[in-house]
Amino acid sequence: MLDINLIRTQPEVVRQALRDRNDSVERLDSILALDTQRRDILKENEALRALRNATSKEIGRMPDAAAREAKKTEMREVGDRISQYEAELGRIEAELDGLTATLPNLVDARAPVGPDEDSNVVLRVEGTPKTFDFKPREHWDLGPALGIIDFERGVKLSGSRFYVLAGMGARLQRALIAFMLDLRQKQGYREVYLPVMVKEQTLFASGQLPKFRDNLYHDAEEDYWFVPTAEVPITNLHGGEILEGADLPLRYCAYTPCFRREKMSAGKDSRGIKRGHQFDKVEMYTFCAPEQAEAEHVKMLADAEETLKALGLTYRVKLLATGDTGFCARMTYDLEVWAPGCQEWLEVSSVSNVGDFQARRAGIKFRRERGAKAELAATLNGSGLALPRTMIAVLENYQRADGSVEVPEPLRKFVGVDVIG
RNA sequence: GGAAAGGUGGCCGAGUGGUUUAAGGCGACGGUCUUGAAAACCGUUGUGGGGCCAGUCCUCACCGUGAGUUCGAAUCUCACCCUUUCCGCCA
Repeated sequence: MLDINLIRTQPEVVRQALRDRNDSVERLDSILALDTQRRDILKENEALRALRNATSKEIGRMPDAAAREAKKTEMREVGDRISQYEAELGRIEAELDGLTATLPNLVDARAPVGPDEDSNVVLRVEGTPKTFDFKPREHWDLGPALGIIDFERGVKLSGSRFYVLAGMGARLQRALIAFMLDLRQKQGYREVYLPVMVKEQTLFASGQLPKFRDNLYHDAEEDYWFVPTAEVPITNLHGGEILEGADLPLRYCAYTPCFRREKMSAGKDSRGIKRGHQFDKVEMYTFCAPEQAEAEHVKMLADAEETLKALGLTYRVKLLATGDTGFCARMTYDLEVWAPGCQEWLEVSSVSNVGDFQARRAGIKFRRERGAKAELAATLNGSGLALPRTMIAVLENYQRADGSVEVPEPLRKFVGVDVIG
């Protein structure tokens, strides 16, 4: 959520930001008009309330019954007017809040301006795409051949975009999870185990609702929502709290399944394990003071990169353009790992500085010192990393001519073998 | 799922319709005293919105949430949520 005061005083900044994001600007004028209306009515209503409060107190002290009745009649009318104003205010505020909640965060001035992903900039490539003296196979070929990915049975159980990992496939994924969580701990992130079914307010606070309703799974009977990322519950860990400035930055990591309807990407990436309705992810998340956010962003990016470096994978770092930067984010780096089988750069991590955008929605504040005024915290999130795509990269990069797959050194102690196949 | 009890500020806790402007206590912070500390005493101690004469200022809202009754609600009514205990079921 943007600061209403910023929208009010610098509407042109917001208007330009919306244009840069390739977003429509019409609702901004509605917001400004509603905000003015709201304050006008609020002012009058408060005067009436003040009058009623004072008069009611008088009535309590009046000895004369007739005078008391006269005042009561008078106040009854005032009460009616207050009710009318409040009904009007309720309507205006609902509309205003509804519109304001759809405004995306302002994008950092360093992000390239452009309407979509084509304007993203590759900052650097780390490593060299691996060469093979045979034609590397795609994971959807390799996996089933090794008996470690079973697409048919996934479809049998749940339909398209589901799969089963079996034997060393399941074990490899578990190894990656353990490896990543251990690495995060060394990097200073506290591990948490979280609910993956949450209430509506939780998704609103982290920015997924109301805008991305179509991408979420929802249990209508109990009104639980399935999280699309651990970012959602972690954001709300400190929702409505005032943190101690001395404790910041607070860094968390979590391993969770993620659930996405992928309605927007129907038909896209339907082959392999790249894009499923259910996938696992290790997530990083940081709560900090505004002035710490930039350093934490740099750190989180480096921390995510360390995963890929340790696994010996080639990847590139992208800075997202204004039009491709996520709703909540001020600036986002994407990490894309090279998959030589399907010949594709796969997005395995998105590392975002969110500023105070989620903190305002979720009510996350901190105090610099005892007695100081509570200020909004800054938050950052980053994948560290998405499991299926990391697994694709491992399988395709470490495959051998005979169809077996070498296990990257850091995973061996978790997998228990050096070679799968 | 059933039954009972409960939900008030950072914490404990009083408050069953009007000097409550949420008592009192604890904690925290500031001050006096002290070589220093403790004790004692004095003072301060929430969040959000709005206003203008921009202040040590005025005002509105907030006692689990939402409706309602009333001139006036922490207090009365209704619904819901949550917590605790017991029962049932269960990994």
